[in-house]
Amino acid sequence: MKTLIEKLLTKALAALPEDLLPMNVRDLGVEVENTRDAQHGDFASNLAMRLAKAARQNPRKLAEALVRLLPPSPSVAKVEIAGAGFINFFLSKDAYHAEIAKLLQAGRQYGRSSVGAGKSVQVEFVSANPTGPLHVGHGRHAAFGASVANLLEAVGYRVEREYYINDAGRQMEILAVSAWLRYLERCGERFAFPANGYRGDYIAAIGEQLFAAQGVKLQHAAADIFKDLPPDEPQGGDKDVYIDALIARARSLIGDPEFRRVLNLAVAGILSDIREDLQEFGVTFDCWFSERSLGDNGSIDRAMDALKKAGHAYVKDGALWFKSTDYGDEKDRVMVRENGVKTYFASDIAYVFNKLERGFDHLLYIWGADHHGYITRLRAGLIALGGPADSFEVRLVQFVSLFRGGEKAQMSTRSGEFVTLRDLRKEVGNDAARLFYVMRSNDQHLDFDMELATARTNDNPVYYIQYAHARVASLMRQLQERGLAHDSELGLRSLCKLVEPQELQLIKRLSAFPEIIRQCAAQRAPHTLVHYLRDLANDFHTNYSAHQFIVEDAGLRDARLGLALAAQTVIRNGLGLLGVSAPETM
RNA sequence: GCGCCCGUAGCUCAGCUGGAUAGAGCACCUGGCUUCGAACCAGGUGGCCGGGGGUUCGAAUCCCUCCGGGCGCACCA
Repeated sequence: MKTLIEKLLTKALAALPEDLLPMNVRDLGVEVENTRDAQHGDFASNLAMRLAKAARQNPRKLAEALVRLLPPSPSVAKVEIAGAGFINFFLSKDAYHAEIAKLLQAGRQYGRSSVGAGKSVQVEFVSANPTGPLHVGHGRHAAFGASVANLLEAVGYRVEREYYINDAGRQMEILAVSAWLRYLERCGERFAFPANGYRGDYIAAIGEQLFAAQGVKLQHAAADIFKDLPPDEPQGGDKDVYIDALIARARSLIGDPEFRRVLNLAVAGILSDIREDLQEFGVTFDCWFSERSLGDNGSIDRAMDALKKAGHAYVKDGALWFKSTDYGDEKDRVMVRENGVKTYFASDIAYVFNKLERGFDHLLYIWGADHHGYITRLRAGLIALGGPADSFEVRLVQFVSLFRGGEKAQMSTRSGEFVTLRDLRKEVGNDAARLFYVMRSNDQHLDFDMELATARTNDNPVYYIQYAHARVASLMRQLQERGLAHDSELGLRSLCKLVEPQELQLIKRLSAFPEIIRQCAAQRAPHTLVHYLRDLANDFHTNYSAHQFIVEDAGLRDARLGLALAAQTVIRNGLGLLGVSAPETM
């Protein structure tokens, strides 16, 4: 509908005589916006005001000329000039009704479009380290990433959802040794658990699993294990030095192959837990990408070779550096340390290289806000490897603070004192969790109040929106109980009977849905969709309270039920993009 | 010190690629169920949009600056 108005205005602009507007200032794009106030019509344009300066004309005079030159359209009932020179468009009722007919015909497809033109976008999100279960912070990443991916898909992009598994590096070894120590406890050994070890209950479960599979095969006496180790942190030592020594000891006692087996068992267990958790949350991935595979198949070396060849890498102090300062970074970054060990950044460069090789048109990274310092250097890597700068995009998700009854819950994977995503889902339900997570802008810190999320009040938009959907289902049940059936053909023919202001308001809102979806996708802003759905539910409830649906006049009845079904369709489609269910009863 | 995010009604937040009188929910106050689900609706109270400058026909929105809060600035991952 908006595009129609834009077309009309573009034609009028082209027809404007030269004495009113010089030819050389006409490439100004035509802008049309939704009005906030119904007094200003349905759509408004500020074109005349924007032209006024270049044309050295009074904006109202320009507006009058434009309005005179507007081609007539059956969809436009009235055009007015208001204020400083706004051109306000009032749509005809026919135009409203035609949109509802279109909506009902499109059904589940309504709102989808093809502006993405089949371009491919890879969305990488969550990518939590497989060192423990997902917590509530990861939940926000999951909900946000999944919703953005759905939105992009809805507007015609080919979307690939990816989870990057950080299964390489020292963290994994700490995980393995933690699991082994829990296993030893299960075997009956007694000792002090390392300060830097993972101490969550899930580690003990892995130890238990190890015991069930291996018996006492991997058992060693505590005295042997801890003999001559440097002091741990509580004894005044360095916890990192201590745990590294402990890892080395474990390797030498049980052998490297066994150690790797323990590591793999731990990672596999945690990863399958994460996968199941996300699946239950309605978040799925097309690809689970292993960081370790980058090292195993030589990708890291190839990426670094590519950088060297392009002249963006150099050796200094025995280390290999990436010259990221060439692309705006504040300092160059080490890829291979003096001791020959590759840094985490080397993996990230290789991973970007790999993504480029896979040929995506656009790369969307969703990161925690604490990673913002990483953006510049990684973009530098992408450009240095020949990727187009504008294909690289990072969206940061701010932190989640969990509140329970006004008290802030602490979250730390290492200490094991955290509320998991699974706990949260169990307590508030998937629907409330998904909606709460994306209700606020990703740039905004989120205070997630679990009591609020479970409250069945208007605080919680989940119920408000779902209730509107269920009410329509209830209407249809009621219709059946009265021995009536909905004649959709008659309803379509009778749409002209929808003339009440609440009905027209609802239709207007429904008509905006496709544009809202495009906007949400373009801005990666699922929270805008939540607000839209809340407003839509409000319009529906208002109309519901104001007018009877099941009335004597069959034409009016079927038209009104058609409108109700249209609202139900848009709510279902919208909630679907957010991963929230649309129940028939509540 | 440098960088990113945030500061809008008592509370939680929309609005930010400049547009008309700044919006929603909660809270508070008034009304509305013998009638399709009151998990609802109608109405009301409540704002120097953190402060100050600038850009212009027009600024919550853009620029500068200051103040306040969060986060980050490794040959860690």
